[in-house]
Amino acid sequence: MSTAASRRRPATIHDVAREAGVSRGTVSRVLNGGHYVSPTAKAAVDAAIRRTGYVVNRHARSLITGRSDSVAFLLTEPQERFFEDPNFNVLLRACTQALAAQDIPLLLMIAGTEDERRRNLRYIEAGHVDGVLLVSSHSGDPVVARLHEAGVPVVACGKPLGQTARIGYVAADDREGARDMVRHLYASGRRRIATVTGPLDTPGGVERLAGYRETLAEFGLPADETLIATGDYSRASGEDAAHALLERAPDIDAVFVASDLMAQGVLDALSRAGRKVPEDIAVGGFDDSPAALSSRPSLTTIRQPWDRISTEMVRTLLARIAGEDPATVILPTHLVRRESA
Amino acid sequence: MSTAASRRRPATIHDVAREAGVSRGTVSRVLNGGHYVSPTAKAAVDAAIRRTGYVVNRHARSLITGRSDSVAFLLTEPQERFFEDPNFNVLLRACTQALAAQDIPLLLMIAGTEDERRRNLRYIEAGHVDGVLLVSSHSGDPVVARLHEAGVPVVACGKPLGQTARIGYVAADDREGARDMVRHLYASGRRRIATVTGPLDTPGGVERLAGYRETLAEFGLPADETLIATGDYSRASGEDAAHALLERAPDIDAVFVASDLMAQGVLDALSRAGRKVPEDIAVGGFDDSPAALSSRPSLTTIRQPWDRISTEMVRTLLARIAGEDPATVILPTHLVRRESA
DNA sequence: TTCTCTACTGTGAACGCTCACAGATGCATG
DNA sequence: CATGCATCTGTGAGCGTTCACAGTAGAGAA
Repeated sequence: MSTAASRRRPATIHDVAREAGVSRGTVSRVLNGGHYVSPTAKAAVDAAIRRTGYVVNRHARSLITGRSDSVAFLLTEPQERFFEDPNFNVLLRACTQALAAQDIPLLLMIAGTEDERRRNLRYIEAGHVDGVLLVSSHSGDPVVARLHEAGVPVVACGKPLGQTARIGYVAADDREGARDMVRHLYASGRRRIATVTGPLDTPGGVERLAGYRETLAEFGLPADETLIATGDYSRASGEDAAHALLERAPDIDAVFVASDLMAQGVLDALSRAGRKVPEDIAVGGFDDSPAALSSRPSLTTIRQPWDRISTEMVRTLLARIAGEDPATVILPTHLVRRESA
Repeated sequence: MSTAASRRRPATIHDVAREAGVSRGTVSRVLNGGHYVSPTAKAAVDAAIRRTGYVVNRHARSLITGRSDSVAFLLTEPQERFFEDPNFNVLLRACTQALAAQDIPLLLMIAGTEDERRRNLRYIEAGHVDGVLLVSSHSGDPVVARLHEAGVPVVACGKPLGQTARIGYVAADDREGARDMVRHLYASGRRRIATVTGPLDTPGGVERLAGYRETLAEFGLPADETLIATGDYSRASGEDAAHALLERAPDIDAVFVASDLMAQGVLDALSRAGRKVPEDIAVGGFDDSPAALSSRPSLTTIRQPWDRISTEMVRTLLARIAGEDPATVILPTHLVRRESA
């Protein structure tokens, strides 16, 4: 019986109306907040919905409202960079769940190739989603401009670089996080503090370097460019950067590395060069990824509040869709002390 | 001008028809394969579509066809287990892209809590998606039965355990992979080969253990239950299991570990116990995750063809949606030789 | 009583598309 | 010349919802 019922053509708003002894309009009103509906009518409709197992047909609703009641999670990052980042998982999961709580499905879109980018933009610009959660940190991304131009509500994860367009975003306070780490290194007596930066076309790369510079200046340490090496967030690039630093400035006693993955590479290089961590050289990472815990020694690092970033992104996007102006949300980071510094 | 155009109410099939000087029906036919359309009419419609920037309204289409032209990726795994698994990223990404190639959006659904499960099932059973890519390896999952009962096309990742319902799935050949590894250990002269299994309510856990047992029997090695320890795929559980094994059977010269993450824990425990890898004890992992490459020594492991698994899942699901019977696809694994064995 | 206002309810008309059907044309066949 | 068939085209209906509007009933004010 129940199987037969569930197999049968699903109940429509008509069925519910008939079952409850009211009109379609009343059922619709109950469905959309229940204003201007008498308590008796509402009760009858609720009961009828339960009896018939009615679920609203979102296509029919969308057709007339123009809304899709869905949101895209768009990743325009080169895949290798972000998809392997464990933080990405947290971000994606938390966004999905925050949206699910409002009954809004998340459409996952990946724009790796040029073809995929065209497809996804086409889909979004056609109005098939109400808004976009954008993960795209490299600068000059044409997608940001296109979305803005199309008037689609967008909230980015991290500050969209090189965009004149005013677009809302949610980010961790990278600069302050970097300052925290450098202050920590200074407080433990280090005075020749080097850094391995991320790519300088990403907000994280730029901001963390800025925080490093500012803190050095704050403590009156000389701004020595030989202490700065650039990486690309990969483990291998961290290793290379550490080699370069050791050659250029053998007397360093600390390294602030802009990501845990690169910090792992730095640890490899230092151990190969016979430098002890943290005795000879202290190492500070960024991200608090699983790698930070599994490396030997474990990494002192900066934790980004990914769960809060996610919920804020969703909250901000929903507000934007509801008509509010784009907002910027900056969230504080936390220093996590472990063995490496 | 172009901004004004893109801001204007989007073109409908009527606009295209008028622009091309044909009827709605003809435009619709062009949109759906172009059968029974003259070359001239088709050319006119194509041109009109380009000029008007027309994109089909999927809601209107779905309303009448009953299809949604979208697919759900449903994760009913306890989050910590699967969402941290780097293979999961590959799976999700490859599925998304394989679907995108057919212009089918992927809806990400996470059923962690009971509430989320109800929500997602409600959504799926209401017919809002055409099919489901299911990731749920623990046995007795009521979701599998519910979906099957509702008649929704489903393809699972890995064999759904404890399900009488005939449901299609795609999986790596876990058993044969385990056999490959044990054979490899045997071939390198090991004779006291222990194993750390995954959870035995997962297909991977069960199958890999079976492969281990079979291969031991094949070589005439005694089936010694003290050589078997159970883990839960976490690094810590690998460490615990290794301690237990060393205590129960100190003379082991090899361990086949059912996941790389656990194998990392095993390496930790062995190094702490003063056993050298691979000299004293060889260690074989499973998954070929990034951890396999970053551990010291690097892990000899079994690679699962996640990219192929993804594309096969999508292919199979699409076929299922098109009316074909559920299919089972088993894909071969590969031994990756590194330092640990 | 009569009027006005508020709370509530029902009814057609859309939304943009596909589908079934009817009609038209051209060509080969009887 | 009539018939059949395949190819092509246009038209009306309807998918399930929301929205605007018209209408009713009851309470309170004049």
